[in-house]
Amino acid sequence: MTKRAPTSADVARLAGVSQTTVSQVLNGKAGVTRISPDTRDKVIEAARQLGYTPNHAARSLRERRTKLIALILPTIDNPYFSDVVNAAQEAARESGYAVAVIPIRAGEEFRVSSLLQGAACDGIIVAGHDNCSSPELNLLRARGLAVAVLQEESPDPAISSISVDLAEGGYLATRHLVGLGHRRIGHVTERLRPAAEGRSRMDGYRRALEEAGIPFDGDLVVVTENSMGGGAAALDRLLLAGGERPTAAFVYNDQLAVGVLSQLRARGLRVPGDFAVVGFDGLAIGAFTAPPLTTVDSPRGALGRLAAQTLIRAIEEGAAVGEAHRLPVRLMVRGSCGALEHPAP
Amino acid sequence: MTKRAPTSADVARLAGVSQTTVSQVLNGKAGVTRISPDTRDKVIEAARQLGYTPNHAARSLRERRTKLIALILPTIDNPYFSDVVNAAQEAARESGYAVAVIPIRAGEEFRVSSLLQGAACDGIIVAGHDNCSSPELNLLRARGLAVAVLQEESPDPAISSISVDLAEGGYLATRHLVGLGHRRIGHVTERLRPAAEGRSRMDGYRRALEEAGIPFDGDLVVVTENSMGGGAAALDRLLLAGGERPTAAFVYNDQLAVGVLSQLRARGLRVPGDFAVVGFDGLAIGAFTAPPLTTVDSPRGALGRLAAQTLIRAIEEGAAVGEAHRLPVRLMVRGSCGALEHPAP
DNA sequence: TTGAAAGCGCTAACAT
DNA sequence: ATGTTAGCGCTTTCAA
Repeated sequence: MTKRAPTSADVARLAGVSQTTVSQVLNGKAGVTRISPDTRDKVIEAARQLGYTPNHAARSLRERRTKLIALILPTIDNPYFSDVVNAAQEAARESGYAVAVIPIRAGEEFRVSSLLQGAACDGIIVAGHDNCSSPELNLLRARGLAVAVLQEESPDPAISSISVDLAEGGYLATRHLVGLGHRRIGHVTERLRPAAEGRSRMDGYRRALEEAGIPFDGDLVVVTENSMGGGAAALDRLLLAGGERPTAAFVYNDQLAVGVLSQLRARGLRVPGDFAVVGFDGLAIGAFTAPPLTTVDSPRGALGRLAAQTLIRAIEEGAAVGEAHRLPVRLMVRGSCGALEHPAP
Repeated sequence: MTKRAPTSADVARLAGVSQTTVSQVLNGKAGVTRISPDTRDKVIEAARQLGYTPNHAARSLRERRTKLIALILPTIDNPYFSDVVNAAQEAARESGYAVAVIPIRAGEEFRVSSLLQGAACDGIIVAGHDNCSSPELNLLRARGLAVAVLQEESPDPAISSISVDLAEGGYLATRHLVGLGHRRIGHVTERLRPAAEGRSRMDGYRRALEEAGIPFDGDLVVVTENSMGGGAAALDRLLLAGGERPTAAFVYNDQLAVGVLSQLRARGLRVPGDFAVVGFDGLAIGAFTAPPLTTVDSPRGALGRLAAQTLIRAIEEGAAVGEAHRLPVRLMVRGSCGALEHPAP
């Protein structure tokens, strides 16, 4: 425990060369023929023998970069992020970066994590987080951090954003329900956030309704907490909505949809017979609900990969203007809506 | 972007004091009256004005510690870890540490994450990970990293371990089923790992069986992949087992149990009428399955908190011998087993 | 009460 | 082909 980790100076001593040479050998860009094969071998052997690993703090201090990316999530209890994180990590690794996941609950300030301070990392990806629009993000940027937001609107044109086509997803989901003959279609959603015109799930929902000549009814939009329990509660409120009882709902995400499905069961309503449900995300759980959940599949891996790549480009090239990527989604039909009566083109 | 972050020298210049003084003021242990209130104010104001944050790399290099803990998880797609992570993070924060979550898939080597190298962090918590027993852990320890393992056996007496009483959980779950009159009780489990005698879920399962005078039948133990799909597949294999068809199963975790429940439905078996199921973990999803899942609740928050606290103690006090904590579990009765015929004492 | 100086381990510009 | 030297930004003796 008290044992000091070996330094490059230790390696140099053992190999009988200067410390510079050690550094040169170990970081040697291929092609630069600075080092004789002989010393090269001596150094490498000495390093191996000592189990030498370059000190991260020293290198970061010297190079003014850490090769570390922080990935901020609101919570890790939604498996949605699992594929995103894995893909981001893999893409980052290809460029020599490590990814640290930092769950920061909605409402909490980013600065709770000291990892984001004092250039402890080179860039951050903020994923599906309320605070994306927070001025804190610009503060971090001002300190030299590269920033990309994932699954949210970019608060600043200089900040890249990588997201899926939420509106298209909402449209596909709702059109599917319309195509099955539903006219009273509810929408269960998480707390609404300011989003660019026409970019949200709900915008797609409204567009599909409009296209079908169904008037939008605000009573059928239920805002709830983003959890399974929130979905269950929302279903009850939806059933109580004024006017004719809805026969279907497009739900913000699969986690909420699991709660909706469960509550429909509790209320004695049959799915899809009495009520149809479409979720959003394409989580594994959707294949195991009763009935299996029709949902909008989101390209999570591509999202994570692209986020990492975009961020790393921003770190290394210092682009002044952000990129905006929007990835396509697709409808994933399972059992929670019944069969199509009028298949869409 | 090109903007350099302000350093303590910048603050010193602005405040008209030496850089040493800035450091003294900003880190001043309360009580040490080295600094006049006047300079104090000047420095603090200057720092505020510049938005100064101490450089993490420089400080780490100088102090030979990073105040950073890595939390290694096999995957973040099991919400089990969500509470663990949050609690660990909160506990760490109380001691001024940040926690970075690093998902490293089972089978992958720890060194894939450069965060674990070169003293980039002060300690690591390895949670529910296959590779816990890997010699890599001892390598990291040899380099001065503090290590704690969570939810697994400690591979070395010097490494602390924090876990729940798996055997007790297995016992409670199985005894519950026995108490309801079941005699043919299956066990669905993830790939078996070497574990200390009498410490696994299956040990508890066997003990409950034995206590009830039910002979252990290896055909009723099905090993499967740790996923919902794995649970579904396992159920099919369980139904095909030799001898009389089992009427119940104790399942390794809730994620697998969701798959089991789903497959029972697919096979037309009613739960709990035809088949009873007990899970393990106490996840939120269990309240929303059809029917709601009886499970063994694990104290996830306490686990995470204790892991962080234990690790930080090891970091700061360099204890040579690890602690072993084992936390109690409790049975959480919901609908997947029916009512008790013979309530257990 | 304050400042000057050393040095953490590393990379890179500049000798040799 | 290799070594010397100068910092990166910080904390911490040691002097004043």
